[in-house]
Amino acid sequence: MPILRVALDLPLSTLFDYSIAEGSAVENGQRVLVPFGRKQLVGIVMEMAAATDLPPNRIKEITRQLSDTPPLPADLLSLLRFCSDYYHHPIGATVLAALPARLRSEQAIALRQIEHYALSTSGRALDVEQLPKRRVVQQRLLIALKSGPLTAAQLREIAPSAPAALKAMQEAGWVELCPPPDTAAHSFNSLHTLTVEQQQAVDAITAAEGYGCFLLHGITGSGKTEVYVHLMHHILQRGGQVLLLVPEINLTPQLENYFRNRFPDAELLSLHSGLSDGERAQNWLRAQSGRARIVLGTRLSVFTPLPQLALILVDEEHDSSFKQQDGLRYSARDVAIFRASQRGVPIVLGSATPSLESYHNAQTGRYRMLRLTRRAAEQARLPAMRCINTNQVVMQDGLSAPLLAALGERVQRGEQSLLFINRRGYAPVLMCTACGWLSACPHCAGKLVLHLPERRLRCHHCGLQQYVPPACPSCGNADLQPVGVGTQRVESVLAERFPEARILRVDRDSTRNKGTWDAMRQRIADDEVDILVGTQMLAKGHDFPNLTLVGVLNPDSALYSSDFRASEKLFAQLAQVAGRAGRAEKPGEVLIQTAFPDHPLFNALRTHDYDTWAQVLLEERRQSGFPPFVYQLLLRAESKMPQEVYAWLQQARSAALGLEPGVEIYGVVAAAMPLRASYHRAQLLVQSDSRKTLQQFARLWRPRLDELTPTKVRWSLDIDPLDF
DNA sequence: AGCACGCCGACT
DNA sequence: GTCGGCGTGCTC
Repeated sequence: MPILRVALDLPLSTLFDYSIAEGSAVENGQRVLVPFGRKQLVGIVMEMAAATDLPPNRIKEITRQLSDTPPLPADLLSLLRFCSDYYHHPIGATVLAALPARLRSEQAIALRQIEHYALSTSGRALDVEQLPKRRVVQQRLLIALKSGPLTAAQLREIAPSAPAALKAMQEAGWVELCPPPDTAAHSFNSLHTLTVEQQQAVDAITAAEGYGCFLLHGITGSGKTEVYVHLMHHILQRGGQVLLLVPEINLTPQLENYFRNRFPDAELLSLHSGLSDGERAQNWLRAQSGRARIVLGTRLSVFTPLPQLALILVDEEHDSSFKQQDGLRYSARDVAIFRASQRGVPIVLGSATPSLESYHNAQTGRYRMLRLTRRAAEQARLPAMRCINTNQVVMQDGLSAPLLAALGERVQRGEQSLLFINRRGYAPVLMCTACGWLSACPHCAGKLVLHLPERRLRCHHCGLQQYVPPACPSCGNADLQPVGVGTQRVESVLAERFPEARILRVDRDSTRNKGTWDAMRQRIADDEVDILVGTQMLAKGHDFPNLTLVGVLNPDSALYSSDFRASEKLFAQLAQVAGRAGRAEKPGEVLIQTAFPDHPLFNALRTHDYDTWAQVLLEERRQSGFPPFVYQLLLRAESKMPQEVYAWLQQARSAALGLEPGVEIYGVVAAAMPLRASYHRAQLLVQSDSRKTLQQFARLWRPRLDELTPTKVRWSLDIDPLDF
């Protein structure tokens, strides 16, 4: 009797055996509907066997095959097996989590033909002037279609109401559906000639045969994207597919347009969490069909089936959003590297500030280092950086006089400035001047942040919201003062100080609604903003040509953080914001307000010397025995009852002792955020200088954790953890 | 995870 | 007498 071994979305580390009617053909990777308990579940056939260990009466037959989608390719199945194995996450949960939601349901789905529209004979004869003046959308579509057929998606980008207009134009007989253009056609808009360094990088990568990992270390503005474009061109010419991973969806629409302009004939799609389930599934199938040539996506897209995959690019490889922080805690960058080696294709990790892991790998020869040391636009110089010693100047609401003066100059000259603070809200905490009461969150270890426009106190960890109390809840004193500075406070101080300036705050609160950030970006590009105040969001990959001043408000907390990666992250972040200044012909200036102006981090930043700084950090890591010189695994646990977490972790620790020589098992300690949303959190670190030993240990340990006396403790294993 | 089974306390 | 609490165990 043929047996199918099926992966199901359950927190169990096994496959489930099913029988199948004699004579029906099933392939590995096929979606199937199976009876499970009293329910029907969608699963993926992972393997087939001649027999099973279970008594035959317990084997059920599959309900049916879901043959409307092609089976997942073998290389994807083995990639998912690797992930399940390496991250010690149940196989079924791993496989099903990689699929778009629509493919996890039994609902029928089919790859829709992309509809291409072209002008009919009468449409070609039609002149724009002949259309009614008010039919603006129809006019624009007509003009666009005069240069050739376009897809519905492309037309929708010209105007959101394109579908309705198209329908009208179809009814009028001007527009008709046409067969898709020859996909073998390839055209490339080579806008720029490459610099010598860029060309060398492109040559080195295109010369690679089979797998090779390249670290493209290029300073901000050095034109890494242009290198990607030329590499894509090389691959597309040869009929291959390219996967480009980016940290955030914010960046995908811009990049999508950019690449679409450069490769007008290539089918390009993006995959990220902002898509609807339907779109996501369509894009996935289109990638799997091999028709999509360029796939642009966030971390989850590393699992996209790509039959012609020929190159993987990971942009901003140091970015921590490549690491998933729940469920399957994978690093998309690391999975991408595995995938490239599995498929025998080159992979490029791009960054201005590589992660120390990657940098170390480049130094030891595992990766090949390619450098871009110059800004691509000849006139664009690196910004001048200066520290403002906050101990020696008067500070008002977090702003120093020299910074305010510099801002004033820019406002007068009509140039843009950016102030960077990594704190949302008005003030990080509210304090009672009489008794010292602080606005603490009742469910978390953190403080409630004051959001003044809404007059609310908010917890950034659990989402709790409450109105600002009229008086101190502890002593009744009416004088409550905001302590510290957030984006809203800076915004309002600046509005008072520069009443004539147009100020825009960019943070998660101000951009919450869909499309707001796009609109804001447009306003910035159109020079309708003088001063930008914002968080992280502003730092990443946006080009603001008229921006000449960047101010950094309070970076110091990272300098004495207990997180050993804090200074690595801070350097990357500051280098990134600093890179926003002076991207075009105007020189940029960066002012950093700090109490430690002589800190080596700022020295390295001032001299734009990532390499020396990386050496310093690596030496520190080597001496204190931190990654990348050791490998780590973290067991996290949380429960509403604090004693339970610690007792459970102690049991886990006892089960770990003596399992495997060559691993170091640390003590049970509280998590960095010891209480979040009423859950008490603690963790246990295990370390080894051999990845293999650590894996071997985890393989032995994981089943014992499953068997520990069941409690209400939620736990998870985090391999190569980034946050503690 | 989800859902059954099962064995003990307060209710129409 | 039984409704329902959540501990325990199973799902191919």
